[in-house]
Amino acid sequence: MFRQDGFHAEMAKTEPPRRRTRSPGAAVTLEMVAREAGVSPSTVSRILNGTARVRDAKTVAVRAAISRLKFTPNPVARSLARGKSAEVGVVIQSIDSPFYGEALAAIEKALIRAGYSALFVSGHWRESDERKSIEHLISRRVGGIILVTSCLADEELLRLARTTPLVLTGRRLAGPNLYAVDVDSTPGARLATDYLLDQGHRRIAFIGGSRDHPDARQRLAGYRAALAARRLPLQPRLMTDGDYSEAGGFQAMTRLLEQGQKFTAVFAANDQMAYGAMLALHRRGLKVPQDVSVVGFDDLPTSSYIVPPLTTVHRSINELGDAAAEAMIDLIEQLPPVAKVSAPTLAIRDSTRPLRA
Amino acid sequence: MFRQDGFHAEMAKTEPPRRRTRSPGAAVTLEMVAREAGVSPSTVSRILNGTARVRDAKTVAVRAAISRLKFTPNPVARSLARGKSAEVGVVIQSIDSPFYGEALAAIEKALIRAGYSALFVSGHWRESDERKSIEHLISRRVGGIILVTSCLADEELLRLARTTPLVLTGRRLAGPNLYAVDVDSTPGARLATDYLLDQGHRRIAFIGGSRDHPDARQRLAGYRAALAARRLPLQPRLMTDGDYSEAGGFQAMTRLLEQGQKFTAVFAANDQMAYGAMLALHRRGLKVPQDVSVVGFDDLPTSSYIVPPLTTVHRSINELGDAAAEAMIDLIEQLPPVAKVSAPTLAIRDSTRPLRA
DNA sequence: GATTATTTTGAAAGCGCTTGCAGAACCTAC
DNA sequence: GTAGGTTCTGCAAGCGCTTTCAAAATAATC
Repeated sequence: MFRQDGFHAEMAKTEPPRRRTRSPGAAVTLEMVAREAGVSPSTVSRILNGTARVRDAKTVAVRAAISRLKFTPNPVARSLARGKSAEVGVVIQSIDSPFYGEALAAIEKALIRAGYSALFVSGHWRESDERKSIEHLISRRVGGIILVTSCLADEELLRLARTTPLVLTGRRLAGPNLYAVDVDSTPGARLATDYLLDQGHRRIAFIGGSRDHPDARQRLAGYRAALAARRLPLQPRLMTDGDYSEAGGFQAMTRLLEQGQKFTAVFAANDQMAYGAMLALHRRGLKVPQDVSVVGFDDLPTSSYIVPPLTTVHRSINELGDAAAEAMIDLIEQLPPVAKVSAPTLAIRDSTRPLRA
Repeated sequence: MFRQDGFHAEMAKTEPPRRRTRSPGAAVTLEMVAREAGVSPSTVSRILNGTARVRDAKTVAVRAAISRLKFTPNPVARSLARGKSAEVGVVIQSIDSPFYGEALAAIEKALIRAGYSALFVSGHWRESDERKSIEHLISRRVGGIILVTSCLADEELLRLARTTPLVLTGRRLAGPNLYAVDVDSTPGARLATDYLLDQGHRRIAFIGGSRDHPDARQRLAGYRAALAARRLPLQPRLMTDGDYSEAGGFQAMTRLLEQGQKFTAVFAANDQMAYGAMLALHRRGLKVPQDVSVVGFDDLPTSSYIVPPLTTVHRSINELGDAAAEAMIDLIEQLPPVAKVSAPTLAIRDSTRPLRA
């Protein structure tokens, strides 16, 4: 009834306008390859996946057919048949931070190299958002999820790992089907504080991140450890928290200044807060480093170009991303994951100076 | 032979160690829903997709079954059956730039809202990399590709659009199955230059981007237009190019200074280059804005927190990302794409000051 | 050369969902 | 009531690949 009769066209108004676009090039299937090579589809599949030995002659014929037809296996069909996809979800908190951007780039690269793809979503530092993002990924049936500095509680993560391989960064946690890339920030923070101490500073303010963030706690721990090692007392008055943003750093420093605290140096738990702090100092007419030395953490690309260039803790984000991706792949392929990241270093630039005794 | 007989286990050594993990929770299928609701799978599918009218009673029963079983359709199976996936690829040049990060976040949000996912890859400003990334996406059978400031030539893009819906940003191009979100940078650049002129500056240096980038050309065009409107001659000596990075801006400014050029203001084609330029000025002992006013373009989040806070052209990247995503969805769903982005504004901060006559 | 152990292969049954087709159920109108 | 129209709904055939299972081909053994 709905044959091609042109004069019945008006009846077709309920039909959706979408027509099946059968692009001629992209539609090479495994079956076509099989026919072309004179073997069965199963054989082609086996050659493709190395799932079984196949006579050399056939292998050659199939390979030839594949390249002749320019065949690429359809990953969707493959995922369906295998029951698992070659996609891994990556949840990042705020993609607009250059720090995470770099990590994401590294993760993406490593994943693609191994034949996976990165399905990306963001969590905005909010538990609810993160949970929603994770659900989205799960409903998309990803093969695993990488959480770059998750906000979620340990138990929740462990529970999650029961259904999907999980890789975490920025926290320590052990469990089945789960791997935490160990990037303890304590040593880096220690390094920064020690440097300031070495330069003769004694009253060193600290601008930290949110206390309920494992990573932020580590940065604080490094600061404390450095002071403790020299038997210097911790001065709560000199410590305040920001939220890892420029605005947070600005406010934190403003607070410190308004309270009339005296200090000759400040260690900010990340570069963005250091920027904000520097602006606050500037607004009060204080010069960096003449009046106050500033040290940050992360070494964002911009940090060597601000005025004055920022002394800061450098870690290879690339390595971190790489490690996370590798661990994920290992988890998916049921191998014992290993990951190593090299030690942090201190990039010494112009925002610090020795305190003359 | 390979039944469950335990004592034959040693024969199974050729079997891969991977076992089919049948997580009990995630495996609800449409068929189970159908059975639970006492209807056929087709009916469930139709209800899910609204592809046909279904008796109310059944609809209710099915909906109940769905929520009782907590069913989520398997997107992989769906993609396979429909022949197209709900994933759109996003190619971004350098994710580690905060500018693109923001755009990516916006794109992601809009895509997810519409039920799609963002498959992300990066191009690193290199044609070859970009081409490879695109191929990766195509082999993954994405439903469409968004190219955020592509490096590729028009013809290549048009060719590409024949097989996959394409959305571009940062350039103008028209063609079937392709949509370019129009974000002409000329007006923004004009705005910035006009402002400097209004402040009395006459010798305004220009640090541009790569000439073979449409977007960079627009920024240059805006600068020229502003000068031309006041019948001021273009001074090639005051113009030099960077590569949109802090380092590039630094070098460009250094070059200008070494050539002994005189200017009271500089307009950098993006914020990152402005940062670099400011550092170069600082290194020469020149103060911003006392000696030289600086204007940037992009309004990165950091720009309001550097010292001094940067006067710069602001555009809603959010809107841009949104527009790109919306256009993509329209393209995929075969609707005429429309996209509107609001006009740029100038964020006036402390890096500029009026030139006293 | 017959028999048995091995290795290769193909047929076929899915993976979970969509969709064309045609029969079933339900309405109108005569 | 019954013919003629509509509106639901189920059947069954895919989508392109993987993976049993068992038959076919080859190699090994006596």
